[in-house]
Amino acid sequence: MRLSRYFLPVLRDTPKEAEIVSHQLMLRAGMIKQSAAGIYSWLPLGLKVLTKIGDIVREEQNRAGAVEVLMPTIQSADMWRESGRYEAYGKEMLRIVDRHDRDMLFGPTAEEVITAIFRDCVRSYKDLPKNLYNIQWKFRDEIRPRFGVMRGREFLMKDAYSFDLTADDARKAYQRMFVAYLRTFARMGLKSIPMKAGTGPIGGDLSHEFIILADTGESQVFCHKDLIDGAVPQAETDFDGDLSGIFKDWTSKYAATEDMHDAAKFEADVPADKRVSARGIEVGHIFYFGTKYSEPMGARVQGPDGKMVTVQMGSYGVGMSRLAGAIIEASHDASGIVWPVPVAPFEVGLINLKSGDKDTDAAALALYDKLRDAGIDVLYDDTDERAGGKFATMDLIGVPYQLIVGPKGVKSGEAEIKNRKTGEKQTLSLDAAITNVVEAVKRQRVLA
RNA sequence: CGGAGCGUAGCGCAGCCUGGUAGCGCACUUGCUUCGGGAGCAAGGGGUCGGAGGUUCAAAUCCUCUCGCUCCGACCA
Repeated sequence: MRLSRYFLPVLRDTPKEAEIVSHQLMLRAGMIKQSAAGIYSWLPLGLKVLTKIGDIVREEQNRAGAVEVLMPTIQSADMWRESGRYEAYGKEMLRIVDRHDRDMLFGPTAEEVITAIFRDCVRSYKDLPKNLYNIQWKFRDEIRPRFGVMRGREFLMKDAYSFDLTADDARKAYQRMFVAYLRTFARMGLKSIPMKAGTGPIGGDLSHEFIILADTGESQVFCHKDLIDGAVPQAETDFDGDLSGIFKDWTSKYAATEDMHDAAKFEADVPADKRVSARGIEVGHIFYFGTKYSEPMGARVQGPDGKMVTVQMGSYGVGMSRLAGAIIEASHDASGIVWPVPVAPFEVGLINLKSGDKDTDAAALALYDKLRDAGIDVLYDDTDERAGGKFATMDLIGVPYQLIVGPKGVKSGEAEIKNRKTGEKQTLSLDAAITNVVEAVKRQRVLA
């Protein structure tokens, strides 16, 4: 993409309403624009990040055997009356009346919709297990939205729902999502820690929150230090096999959010030097809740013995729009965002130090074409902005590698590569610079 | 919803107390000079001062109401 054709409204000053660094940087980098309290438009740069987060979520959901669907944002109140949650949910649910006076609502989650789909479409135990996921905008009319996209009212969530014949199978389904989540967050450069959690209004008796440690987190969390650098399951992990070993490794050490915290047990189980008490950002939440929805809504299949069995369910959420903010909280410096390559909106920023100079333009354009041919997502700053401003913009929006060409470099046949994260600079021949930066990007695209 | 603030140009702010018809920095436009880490000079464009009502000869400024936004608490991906 050529910057001259792109839409990147960056700000030099920090808008005063932004309190935390991710919100400030998202506004300054032109990723989002507030539309109302807790409601944002995603500008091109922000949308690219959201899309890359979505790509990773999809890959890992698919790997774990889940299948994507797309459910509506607007739901009928009738389904919620069936499950018994219409009255129970409270004011977070945005209730809407249509022109025929029918009660509708903007979905805060989709257990009811998916359970109705399953009930109407699946008859036999032979169709199980199933896991269907949905990436769709949700709306929860929070009392107090804050922190930009970290607690918006409208937010993009991946929600998956598992259906199994037995409680034992359902626990396996839970473990598949558990492992998928460990991989998903790790691929975004995050160290997530699964923590025992309360189930809230979703209900159920087995639940984990996936937490990213950050000072600006909204939850107080307690865990064993070793969990911070726990081993992330490899891509080759057999999701059809036994995952209970991985699950046990990650859940046998103490980790709990505030509402599930047991101070006595924490002190008994964790040596003093391994006790971590910190703030955390919840980026995922998984639940096993059995027949909480399938029972009232009549989601049953015929078992091997011919008898009707109410299916066992679980649900699995990832706060995708929140993740964009969470990644920034975890990865930024004084100059701006430092994107991990897999979620970077652009992988390489090509800086032309003297746009308008014939030779430099030609050299930069040649590099631009080569990078694109190599499959690199590149932002070419071809504007007549001064060099300092170009560097500042690239630093702010967090492009992982900057490839810099100017008249001097063109004369000597060289270009400079700057690593955004380490600040390291390297001057190489034009060809070597391309090769080098392409390899560096490709190496970091996927989790080893 | 309880408590605390803030709404003046795209962003950051001053002006309000003590009414006299709107200003600064950045950004933007044009020209010239500059140009390897946020340039300089000059000339410009852009604002129903959140909205409504009131007081007054006169309101960004005083009064009333209202809307929006932010922060602290309870709620949550």
